Amino acid sequence: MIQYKNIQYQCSMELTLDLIGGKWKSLILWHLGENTLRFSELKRTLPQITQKMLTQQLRDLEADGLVHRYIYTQIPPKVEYSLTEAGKSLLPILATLCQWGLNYANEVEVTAKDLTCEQSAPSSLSQ
Amino acid sequence: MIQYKNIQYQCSMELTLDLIGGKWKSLILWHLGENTLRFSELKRTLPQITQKMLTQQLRDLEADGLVHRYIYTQIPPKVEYSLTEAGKSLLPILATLCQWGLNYANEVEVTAKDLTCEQSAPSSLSQ
DNA sequence: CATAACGGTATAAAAAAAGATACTACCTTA
DNA sequence: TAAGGTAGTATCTTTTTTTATACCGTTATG
Repeated sequence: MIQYKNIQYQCSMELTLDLIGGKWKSLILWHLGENTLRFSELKRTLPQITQKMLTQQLRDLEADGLVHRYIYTQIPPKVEYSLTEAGKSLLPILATLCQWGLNYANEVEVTAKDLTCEQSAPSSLSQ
Repeated sequence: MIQYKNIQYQCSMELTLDLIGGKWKSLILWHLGENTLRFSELKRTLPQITQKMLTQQLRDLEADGLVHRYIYTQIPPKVEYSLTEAGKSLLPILATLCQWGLNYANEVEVTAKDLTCEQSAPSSLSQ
C-alpha cells in the first residue's frame, strides 16, 4: 500500500501511471528529455495541446518533482523547463513503452508509416 | 504517425498508453500474468472494481489482443481469462513501471508500507 | 420457495479530463 | 498606433471515464 497526495495505491504501478499517464505528460517528458525548452517552444513542439493543458500538465509534473521550472526575471518573461533527476530516470522507461507500442503496431499491422519513437528521440537514448 | 482504431497517434507511446493506461487495465494484466483467472476470481482480486468496469476493460483488452477469453459452454457459466503472447510481452514493462514507482515512492518518502510490486508479482518475473 | 453463485447487460449519474475562448501585462517591431 | 511575442489565468463547455444501481437466465443449496 502506497499513499501519495491523499490517494491510496494498491500497487506502485498505479502511482507510476498517475505520474506519467494521461494524454500529454509522457509526451512532455519525452520532449524535455532531449533539451531544456521554453514554454513557447514546448507549445510549438506539441501544436495540438492547448495553452491551458500545457500549463496544467507542467504544473503537475513540477509538483511531482519530475520537471524543473526556471523563471528568468526579465521582460518579456522567459521560463525554461527541464527534467529533474527523477524525470531523467523515466526516460529509459518511456523509450521501452515507445518501442513496445511500435512492435505491437507492426505485429497487429496497424497502419504505421515512417514511425520511430518520435518526435525526436532523446539522443541520450539512441544507441 | 500511427493509426489504430480510427485514432491517430503521433508517437507509439501514446498508443501504448491507450492500450494499458487507465485505472484498471494494467492491474488486470498484472494479475493475469501469474494465473489464468475466471471473471469472479478477478473480481475478488480487485474488490474495488465494479462489474461493469471489469467487463468493459476485459473486452477492450481482448479486442486489443492482449487477453484471451475462453468460454466453457456449461451451466453455471465459466469464463477464463489469460494473457495472449502480446499480453505476456507486456509483463516485463509492467514490472519496470512498478519498480520505478516503488523507487520514486522511497525517494520522495511517500508513505509506503510493506510495498512490493504487488499484488502477487508474476512468478515468471521474480528473479 | 428463497437465496446465492455464475457472468454478465442496461441505464443513469457523477466525476475527471480535456478543450475552447477570451483575457491579462509588458515589451518590441513595423 | 497596431500587431505580435512572452507566459500565462479565468471561465465555460464538452468529452471521456468511472461509478452506482438494478436487472437477466440458469443451476444448486437450504
